[in-house]
Amino acid sequence: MSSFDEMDAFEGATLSARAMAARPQPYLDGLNPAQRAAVEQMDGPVLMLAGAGTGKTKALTARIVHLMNTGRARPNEILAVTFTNKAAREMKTRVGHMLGQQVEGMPWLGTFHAICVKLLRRHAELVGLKSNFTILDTDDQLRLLKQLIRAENIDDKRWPARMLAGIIDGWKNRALTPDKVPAADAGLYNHRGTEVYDQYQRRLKELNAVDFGDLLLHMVTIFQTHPDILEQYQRWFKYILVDEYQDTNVAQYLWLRLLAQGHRNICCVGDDDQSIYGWRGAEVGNILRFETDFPGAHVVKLEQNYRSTPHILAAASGVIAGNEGRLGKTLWTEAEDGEKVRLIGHWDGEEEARWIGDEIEAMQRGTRGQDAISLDHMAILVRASHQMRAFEDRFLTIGLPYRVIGGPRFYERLEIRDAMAYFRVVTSPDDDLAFERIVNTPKRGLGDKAQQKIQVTAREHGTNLVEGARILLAHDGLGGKGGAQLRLLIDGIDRWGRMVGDEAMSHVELAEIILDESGYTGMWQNDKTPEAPGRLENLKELVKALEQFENLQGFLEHVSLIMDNESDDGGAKVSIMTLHAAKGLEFPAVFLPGWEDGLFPSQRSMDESGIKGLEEERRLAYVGITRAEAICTISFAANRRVFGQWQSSMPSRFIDELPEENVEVLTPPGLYGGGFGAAMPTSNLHDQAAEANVYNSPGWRRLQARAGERGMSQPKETRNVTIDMNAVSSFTMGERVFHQKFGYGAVIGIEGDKLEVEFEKAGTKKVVSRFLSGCDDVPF
DNA sequence: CGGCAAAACTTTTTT
DNA sequence: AGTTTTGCCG
Repeated sequence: MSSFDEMDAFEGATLSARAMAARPQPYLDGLNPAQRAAVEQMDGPVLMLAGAGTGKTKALTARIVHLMNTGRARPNEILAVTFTNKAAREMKTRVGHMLGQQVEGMPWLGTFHAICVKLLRRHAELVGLKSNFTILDTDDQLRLLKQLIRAENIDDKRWPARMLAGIIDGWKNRALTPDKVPAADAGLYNHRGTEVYDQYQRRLKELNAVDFGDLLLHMVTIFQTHPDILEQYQRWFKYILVDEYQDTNVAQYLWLRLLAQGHRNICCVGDDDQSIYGWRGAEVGNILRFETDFPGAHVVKLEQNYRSTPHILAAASGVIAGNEGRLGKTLWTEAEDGEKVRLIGHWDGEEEARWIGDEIEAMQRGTRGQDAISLDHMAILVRASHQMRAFEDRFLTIGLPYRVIGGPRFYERLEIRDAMAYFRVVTSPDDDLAFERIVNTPKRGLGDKAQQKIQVTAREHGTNLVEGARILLAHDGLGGKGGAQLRLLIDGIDRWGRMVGDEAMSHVELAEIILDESGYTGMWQNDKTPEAPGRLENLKELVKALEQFENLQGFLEHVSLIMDNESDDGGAKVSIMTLHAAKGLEFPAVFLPGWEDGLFPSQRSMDESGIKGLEEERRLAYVGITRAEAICTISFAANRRVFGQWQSSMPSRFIDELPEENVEVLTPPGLYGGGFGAAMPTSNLHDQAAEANVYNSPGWRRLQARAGERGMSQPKETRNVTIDMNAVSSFTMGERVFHQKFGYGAVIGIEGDKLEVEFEKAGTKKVVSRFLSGCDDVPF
């Protein structure tokens, strides 16, 4: 096995162990005792339980530096795994800073996926792949599955490809190859899941391609079936570090355990309270089981929080305390009290966005009696990305600069994916998916029929589509305009393919030639739609991005793994992102909108995963609150548009779990004579004064009253008890009612306190009765 | 075969 | 509501 010599030769450390051994250790001085313990306990298994804001990354990087500094390992003998590219980048930078020099010798610091690609390229043949395999993204994956499903005559209406993709991903996350799928799962996907999974894997091999899950799965397979190879890596990686260990899935866990079995120098860092990726296969059990898995493990708890005020910490602790089976940490801080967590209710999502926009502007000016806060130091963290639109709309109209983190990604755009498909066809001819994508883009008169002919020919000759097309043309199997166009395309692919190997030609130049000669650029130039110029702009950007890579292949790999693009043009901006994307970040001021039952906690999460789902949602709430350093503002809206339909909801149950002494309830400004509650005619009549305080609002009280009976279907009898305060709940079928937003209508259905109302203007809606009033009650 | 309109999804979170 | 897939017609 020569790959180990290569590892030395190509990725050798710039600093030898000996040269570093005598270095001073200033990086230890800034550490608290717990952090220091986590750094200095170098041998054997270590579990670093690091609560939010406890200086985890600091400890982790100090540990890496310490390992090198004390001569325990050279930089290239340390395996340091993260989940996101951002985390990897940050760690690399911080190690560099601590060392006071550029570290080039940490080739094995990266995401699980990036490291696995590197390994798999070396050993691809062991799982039936060539080392230049392509990595399919979810889009390609889905298209491939659709093809298979159609070929199998499965009704993809009843058994959607998405579902199958989810099932297969689930298996891969558990490191299950088709032959290892447990019998209990055999019934999935109409009893054909395993079968199609097997076919899918075969097809991937034919395409010389892998999906995300395969990267881990194949490496686990290789390690399990080739002990010699495993052993070499076990020896090579003297120390293993894992970030966000609570997010590892079974495959990642097995991978790590296999690699760590030799020397057992594995240090896992994580926080069971921040495990929020159960839906993509993460097993909190991995971190809970650590001491069993690695007997004699040293467990270090980082509990001193350097980020948030006591009120914020207490609020977060109050919420997370509702979860069972935690490892249990007690975060503490030396910080001063600061502001309480602020809570505010709004009439609808738009008002919420409006209020938050105003609030952000006030904070930015410092007119809230606070020091002015830069927009860069404020963030809005939402549960689901569709919540972002309301904020974007509002911020655009008031001209408030914002940035969306983790939004639609550059490389997912149509034109970028098309362009890349061209590059893929040229660099890896077996990539049929890429060929299918571009064969008729731009339009070449090659419709379904022509494409089918190519497919058939390719299948008959047992080759890829490019080759199939070539054969088809040679036999004059395709005449007319389409034939000529196909000829042109194939000739182009051949020509460009030759240029890939041409040393004199830069890959940037080549990319331009491909896009140009294929007519792809021209297609957008001739396009009169308003988005065409933007697309051309993006293509330019793509070519520019190419400059930073050695060749097309290198670029394609980067793209498939690095999906985050943080292009920033300087100015201060508010950040908008999902709670998931916010993990690991911190901001002086944080807004947490949309705390409504059904949205957060997400109904789907609870339906699909029950109490486990709810607990994960709760951890998400914990993550959200703990992102805030000084000001944390939670809000909810009584009404929101979902799927273009108005829907009312109640404050999140998590709001109930906030300790009252750490919360300040705000009253929305009197835009229409009072905010939440007061805007509702019914409540105006009955409980005006109390509406000012959410803790006294019907919604709140009802929430309290119902806290115990959550999750059960609403018994009809409780209806009057729970909404008694309003005394307007007894609607009858057919009754004429009024709704602030929808106007007049008639009751056509009653279900607990939710009424179905046919509105005269707004159509049929389901509305919670307290937002309705009988027409006699309307004071105008 | 291509273009347009109707219909049928969607919205949880992502390497 | 917005986006993607389908279905029909020229």
